[in-house]
Amino acid sequence: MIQKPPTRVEFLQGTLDLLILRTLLAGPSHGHAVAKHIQRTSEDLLQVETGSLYPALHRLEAKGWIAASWELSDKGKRAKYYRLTALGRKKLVTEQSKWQAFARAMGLILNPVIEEGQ
Amino acid sequence: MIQKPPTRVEFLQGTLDLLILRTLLAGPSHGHAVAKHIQRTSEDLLQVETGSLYPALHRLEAKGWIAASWELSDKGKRAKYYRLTALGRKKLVTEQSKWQAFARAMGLILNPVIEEGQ
DNA sequence: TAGATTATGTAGACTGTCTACAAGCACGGA
DNA sequence: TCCGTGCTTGTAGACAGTCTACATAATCTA
Repeated sequence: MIQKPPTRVEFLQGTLDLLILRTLLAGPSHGHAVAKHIQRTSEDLLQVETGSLYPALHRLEAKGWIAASWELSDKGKRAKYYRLTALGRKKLVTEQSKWQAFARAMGLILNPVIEEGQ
Repeated sequence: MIQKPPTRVEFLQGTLDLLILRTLLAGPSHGHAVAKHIQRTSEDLLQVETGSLYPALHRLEAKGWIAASWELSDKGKRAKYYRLTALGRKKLVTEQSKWQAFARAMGLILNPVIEEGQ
């Protein structure tokens, strides 16, 4: 059976970091699981490619926003579990409010309030 | 007097094209005016740099989404007026729905619905 | 033993935004 | 006349993050 390809949306640059941080807020997780969570929670709209995922995780770790440790996954495979650091929690808040400001700005332009008398 | 710098948000890659198209839906306009419109309408949250603006306009023109002609601006200066082409109108619709899908997907992850019994 | 699944990773292309610089023209004030 | 300022368009090059494509390894199952 051929799966109908869900209309996927490309990631806007910078948003993946935020989604990873938000996912880890629910508790430590490993890369593969983070990607699956994002895909499922977004109703298959967003698919995280491994070529985006792992560089992003390494980036966040290098910045000290997340920290890693090798453990065993649910399926009994070695997996690198990431958790939010204290700094990461702070950054999550600021990144999320940045996103909201941006989304609001987009809305202002895309759906402008009709001026009276115009 | 020092102007307090408004908290600006960086553009997420790909969104500028959409904002330009949306701006031109209201009627032909030139680059400088488009940038001002975006800045004003977004309440100064978004500022379009010239190094982003003009490449974007040229890109859209090359794709045939907008078309240009030299005219005189309100202030009596030569200015390149852009207008949406028929193709551009179609693309505006699809680009806008792509944005809305993406924004919705972000919302699903950032503000998940709490499952019952959890 | 072959293949699917789980899991991590890298190289290099690509795209679009940013900073910084440049230039032309009109206007008003010194 | 000269200078600064506002309006308008433009380019070069740096930079950042995502994408495609490829690679590896371990475990489980047919």
